[in-house]
Amino acid sequence: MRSPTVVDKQEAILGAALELFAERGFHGTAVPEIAERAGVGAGTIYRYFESKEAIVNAVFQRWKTALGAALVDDFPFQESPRAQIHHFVTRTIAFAKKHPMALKFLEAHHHAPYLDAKSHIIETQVLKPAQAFFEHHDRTKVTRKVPAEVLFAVAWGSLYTLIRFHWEGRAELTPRAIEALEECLWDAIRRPDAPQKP
Amino acid sequence: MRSPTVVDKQEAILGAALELFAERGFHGTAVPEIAERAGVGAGTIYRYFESKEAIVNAVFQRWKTALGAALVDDFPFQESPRAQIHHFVTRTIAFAKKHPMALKFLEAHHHAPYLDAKSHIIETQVLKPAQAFFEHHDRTKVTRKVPAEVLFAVAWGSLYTLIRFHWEGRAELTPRAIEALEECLWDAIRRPDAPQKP
Amino acid sequence: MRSPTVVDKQEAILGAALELFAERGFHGTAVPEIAERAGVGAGTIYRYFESKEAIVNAVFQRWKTALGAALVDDFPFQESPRAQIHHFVTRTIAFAKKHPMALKFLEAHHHAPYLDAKSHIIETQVLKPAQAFFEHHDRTKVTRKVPAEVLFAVAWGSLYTLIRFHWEGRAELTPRAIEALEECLWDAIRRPDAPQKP
Amino acid sequence: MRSPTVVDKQEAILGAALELFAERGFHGTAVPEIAERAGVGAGTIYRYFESKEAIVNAVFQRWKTALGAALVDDFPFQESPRAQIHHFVTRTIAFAKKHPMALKFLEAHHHAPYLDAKSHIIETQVLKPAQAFFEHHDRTKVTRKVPAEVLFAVAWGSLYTLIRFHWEGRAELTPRAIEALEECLWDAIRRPDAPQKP
DNA sequence: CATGAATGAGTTTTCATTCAT
DNA sequence: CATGAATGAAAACTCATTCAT
Repeated sequence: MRSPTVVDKQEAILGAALELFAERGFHGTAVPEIAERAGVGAGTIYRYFESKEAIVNAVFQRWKTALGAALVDDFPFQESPRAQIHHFVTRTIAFAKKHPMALKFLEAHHHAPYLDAKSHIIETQVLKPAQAFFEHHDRTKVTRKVPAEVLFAVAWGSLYTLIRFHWEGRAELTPRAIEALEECLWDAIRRPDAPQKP
Repeated sequence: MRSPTVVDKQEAILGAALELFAERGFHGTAVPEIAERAGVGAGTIYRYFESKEAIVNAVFQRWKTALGAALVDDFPFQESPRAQIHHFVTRTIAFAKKHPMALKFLEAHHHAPYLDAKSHIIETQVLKPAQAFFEHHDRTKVTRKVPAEVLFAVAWGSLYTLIRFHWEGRAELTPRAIEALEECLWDAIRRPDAPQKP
Repeated sequence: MRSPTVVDKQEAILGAALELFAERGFHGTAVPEIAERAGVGAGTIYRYFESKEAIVNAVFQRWKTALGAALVDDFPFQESPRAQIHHFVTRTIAFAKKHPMALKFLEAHHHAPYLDAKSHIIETQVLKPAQAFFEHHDRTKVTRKVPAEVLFAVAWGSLYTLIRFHWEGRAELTPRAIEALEECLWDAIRRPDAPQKP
Repeated sequence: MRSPTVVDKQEAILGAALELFAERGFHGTAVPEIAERAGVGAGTIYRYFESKEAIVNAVFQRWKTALGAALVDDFPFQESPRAQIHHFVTRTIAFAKKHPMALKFLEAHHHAPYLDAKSHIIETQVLKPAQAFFEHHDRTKVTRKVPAEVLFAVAWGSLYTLIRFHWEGRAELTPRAIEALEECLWDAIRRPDAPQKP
């Protein structure tokens, strides 16, 4: 068990790193800047992380895991696919509102050359539930006869892009807009000729 | 009028910069690397561009304009909305296949702090036709009663994300998959209760 | 009188410092490394020594003194010069085998800029008996009519270099080899035309 | 063929590095110090050498080779062993007077952990003629029946130590002293019962 | 004009030393 | 007392930019 101070400093560093990496990118962020924003000395960083790369990977792994958990927690396996999509949209939006920097950071760091093996493994694992969802509902004939990846691209791409527009001041994220997006999304992925759930 | 050599060198620099910025990001790319890949001396860069920032902006402006032009050229204003969406999808995919680096670069450079006013203006201008499309077909009751930005987020986000998955080796971009995506997309944005165009 | 623990810690620090300075040099050794190898906290070092320089000087003084003592202890003043040389060779070899790190350290630290006045004084004092030996036997016409320093250079240089070759795996330090060296050495310094001591 | 300026700068850097490494050691020398003494910018160093380690290795290889060449050039193979030893002593002393820093540097850099494979190979090659000398004259029964390494340790150790004493102000390097040393050295290695060369 | 060698400011990282616990 | 976390100054090294050729 680590002393609370130690954990606090780790947290401060990871928090500062998240913000700066999200705003300015990995190469655009200097380690002393992270230190300053975290309120620690520049040398202190290296008591907690081996290198700058170790910091990005820690940030990536923490937030990728958190995002995956946010989407999977309390997933309504027993309910209708429509309700499941609602869960997905709601949770993603909630995550985006609570941790906008984390989401921005994650989306900017697909396939970055400084991500290590562990980061890649986590990335793959976090994707699995989505894949499972689309494969399951392909068999139940709820979603379209289309490769799972296409449907996932539609779902995630639509949602994330709307969130990005919101950050850029180009779209509002009102309950109505979210509901509308969800409706679009559902119509995009559901099998059109399938009977609606009674 | 500039001599052909001058133009060639400009082109070489812009081409090299596009590739490197797309692969490694702005801060991850060294100016001498651009020079080397362009086959010119490092100093030569500065006869054509004031600074590294001037290079990214030139790249951004050129390709944002090119993408806008690719989508607008021969736009089938007289045809059905469905045909117009087909044009949009087809042209985007074509652009992605012909200039993958350009698309990757553009998507990685929304709201980068080193983009200048001109880049921002071009970005806005390129978006206008899309906005006009959705506003027009809102009035014609073809698309959903949903803010234009939401529909555009769905359309662009779906399409770009599928392309990204393709680059990442996670999805194939076969004619069938493209057609499927287009169908999803159309069902996502069209007003569901609207009669299909006769 | 200091408590035994205090002495133990001093010893541990000096021992660790000797090994590390011998292996990696003064500037190549980090104070926290010394602390770790000594099994004490990094801060503890500074309760025993004012600075890193104070540590090297303490190490130097201790071992220079020890080497001097090892050579002088039980010196056979009453015996023949030949026996005295045998004592010198035997003791040096014994010291090298018992404290190889100390000898290596000492030889690497002639005239190091961080050695202080006290270290220089000790160095000079330790040399005195050797000087006295050669000056005495110059007067007794046992050794060559050659400046004492030259003879000492031959004696010490030969011996230390053989020991170094041994450490480097380039020479074996068998009794035969040592005896051979001693013979060489004696023939090098003795006055050739002098009658052997009867 | 490199421009003269380039060679000059290389030389300046190698010269400055030699002096500083000899005076303060590898870890005690900062790269910008080398740059300053060489009269170039700090960054310039890295246009000529990959790293600080590459510099030490270049210095080591250059001077080890130079020392080897100085000892072998015009070696009097046809003359007596005694004349050959004279050549060895004379050349070493000349080298020490002309390039004292180089000799000091070389002697401080046996088995340094930052020396690379090439440096080790050169070190071995430079030693070969000495080994050959002692093995040859073992067969001709000129030198003692003692392992070649022991005789080499005596020869080199005596000579280098006298030179070191000279640098330290503890011995003079007059022609008489050199001659005396040579005599000692010869008597140390020659087979005592062997008939002197007629 | 075109070049690429040169550079110093800035980067990541280390380490001697301090000091709160 | 002993500690080891914390630090800032300094290390090795990089790079955007300049300028003599």
